[in-house]
Amino acid sequence: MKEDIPTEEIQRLRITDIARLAGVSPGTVDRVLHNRGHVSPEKRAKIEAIIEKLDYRPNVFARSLSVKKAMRFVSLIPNFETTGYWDYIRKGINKAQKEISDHRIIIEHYFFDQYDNRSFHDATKKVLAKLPDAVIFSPVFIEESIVFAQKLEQKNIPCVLVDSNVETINCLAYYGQHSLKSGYTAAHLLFTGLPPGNAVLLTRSVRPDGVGSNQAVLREQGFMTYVKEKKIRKNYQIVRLDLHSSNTENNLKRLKTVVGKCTVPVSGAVIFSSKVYRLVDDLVKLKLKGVRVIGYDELPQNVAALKTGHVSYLIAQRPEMQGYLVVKDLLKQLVYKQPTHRTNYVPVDILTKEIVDEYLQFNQRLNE
Amino acid sequence: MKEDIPTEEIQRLRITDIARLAGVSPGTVDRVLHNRGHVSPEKRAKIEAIIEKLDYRPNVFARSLSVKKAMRFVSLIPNFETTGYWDYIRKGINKAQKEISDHRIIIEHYFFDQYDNRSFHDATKKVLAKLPDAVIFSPVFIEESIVFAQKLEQKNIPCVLVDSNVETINCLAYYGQHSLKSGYTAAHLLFTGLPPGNAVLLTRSVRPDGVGSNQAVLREQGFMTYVKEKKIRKNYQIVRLDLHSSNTENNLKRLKTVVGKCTVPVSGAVIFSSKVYRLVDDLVKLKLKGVRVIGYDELPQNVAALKTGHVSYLIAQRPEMQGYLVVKDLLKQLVYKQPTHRTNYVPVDILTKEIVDEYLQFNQRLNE
DNA sequence: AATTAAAATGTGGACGTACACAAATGGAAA
DNA sequence: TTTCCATTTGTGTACGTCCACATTTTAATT
Repeated sequence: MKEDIPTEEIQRLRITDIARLAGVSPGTVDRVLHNRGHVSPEKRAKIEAIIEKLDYRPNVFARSLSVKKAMRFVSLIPNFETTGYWDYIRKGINKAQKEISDHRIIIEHYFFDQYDNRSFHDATKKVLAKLPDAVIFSPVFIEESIVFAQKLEQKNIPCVLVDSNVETINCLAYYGQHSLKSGYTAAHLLFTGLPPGNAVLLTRSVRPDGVGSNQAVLREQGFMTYVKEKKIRKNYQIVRLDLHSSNTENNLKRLKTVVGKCTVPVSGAVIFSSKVYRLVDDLVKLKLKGVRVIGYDELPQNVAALKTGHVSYLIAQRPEMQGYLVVKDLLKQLVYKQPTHRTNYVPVDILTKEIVDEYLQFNQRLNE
Repeated sequence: MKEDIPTEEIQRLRITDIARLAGVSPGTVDRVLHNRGHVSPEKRAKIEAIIEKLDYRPNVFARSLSVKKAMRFVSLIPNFETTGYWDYIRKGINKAQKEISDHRIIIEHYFFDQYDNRSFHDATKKVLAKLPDAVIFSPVFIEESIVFAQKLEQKNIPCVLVDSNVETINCLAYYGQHSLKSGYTAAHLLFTGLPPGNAVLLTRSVRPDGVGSNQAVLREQGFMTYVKEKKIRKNYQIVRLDLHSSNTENNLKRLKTVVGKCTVPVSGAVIFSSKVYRLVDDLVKLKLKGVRVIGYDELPQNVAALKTGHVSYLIAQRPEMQGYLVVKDLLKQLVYKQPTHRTNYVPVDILTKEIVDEYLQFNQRLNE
């Protein structure tokens, strides 16, 4: 049996202790700790040796308390009128903001319309004019985001990405889901044990210009990878359908047409956005029953549909956590000068009707 | 479109500000904040009004820095030689311990053998003799844990529970999974799309006395709830098998006998502990293929079996997070005097081969 | 009115770090 | 040796809160 671990040391090593041991003043130790220069090589070596040997770690509370420099961050994410999803990310950012407000860090929020790249472009102008110390944003529009990132780089303003990733953008960090894997997982859940010989509906929300969001496109790629790997087309008929953000009746009509064309019954459906609840509404209107439906994100409407059984699985991605972590990452890098990772994948959470309540409550309480 | 949110106030309200506004000294404000008494009703009301109105929230860094009282916590969990599971909980506790070591809080670890209630009893004696400020423990043995909790209560030592819950224990908090729901979920995953007319293996790890652990028993209950609700027995043959912690060859023999008795092929198996990898080993030895296997916890061996496809789903429960949160909860209640919740369920995480890597990495990085 | 105890209120130092500024040191030039 | 400058080193205060202790006010008793 493993032995009991005895009491650890109670008094932690302080800067003054190091100074005493090295025979110098606390100021000199401080200069070494912060690489401020103006220290003779011998003393520097001596102090560094002590720090190393005794594993000095600064008291985070004292440090935070005495750090003077105020920082201004700016966040730029879609507005949260159309869907509740972005509201979660905002909440996460706000939670982090509260937690670190004792650091004298302030975060200004800017928003854009996720279906209108002009609004994104306009917002970036405002952000650039503010000259913040760092920018948090979501590269929903790939090309425009690359241009924005370049402008930030010119002004020496670091940035972090949230929700979706653009590899070519030179940022401090990215937090979000591995879109390909989450699409692959959707396929796995959809086809496992699904009776063969039926049709499956593959739905996409597209913008007015006919293009899906960065994320949606990648998810579909992941889904199709599974389809190819498992040779799904041999056993199932895959039917594509584009839905538009506006014009709800038209969507219903198109769905009806597509379903009508199917030669076999539709037994599965997937949508690569958080609009599952709408898809489910339409399926109900068409009186299609027994369809295994899979969609994204724990919006209240989606959770309701999950509980009634109209949605079989929801794939969630901890948006609040993403917002929270992205801010904490900035803090680590810019204030504490600690290294972090460029790409940080949030887990692919699989939700069913029986576990969704605890999932939501847990995330809720993490934010208290 | 939602309007941009302007810069928030940069300078936060301090105790001295409140004192100035109320026309008193900082000491008086402090007495109100901590309910230390010795304040006239009028001034108290005035100060409280200001605190309320201006939404004063103390600077956590300054607070932590100046709090003097050292605290000694003790953790009492199974030793981690037999299975890696408890090691994760210990890691979580250690992570929290590091994070709060600036609070002058120390945690002493004690261990017991999860298959031997005498070792638990012996350990509790040691813990009681230490007179700690709080105890973290896992009520693996229900009766013995209730007795222990009563003794703690007599000595006015608060406790928190981790991993498994005993409703009747009067503790500050519990962090762990909703065992019934996780068992129910196992059934859901096992039977969804499983070809009817086959047999399903229901495996239990039992202790020398023939009893399963607190958790395992509850999980099985949850599983059986699903079986009853969905009238599973009409379509599947359910076969029970008890495995013993020691005596591996014997287990294989028993498995062989049980499988031999089945009149239909075995197409599913579940085990209510983290010993899936052993079950899989035995299934492989018996050359049973195409069995959908479900088990618990992200132990390296289990993850390996998940990736090779021998295990279909792992149900995980964030043990590190549990250990971490349980310590943080103690901090909140005992140091900051903040209210928390008694029962805190950790989500039921469903892992598949394609998403397990990101899941592990994410949890890993949370601990950095 | 004077004395005393009790209650209310104020004061100042400590926590450990950061950083501005003051002081000391050493070497080169006068 | 003195003067000057550059470099190194030391000192002291601020950050916001907590809490022990000192001081003042109030009320009760003689």
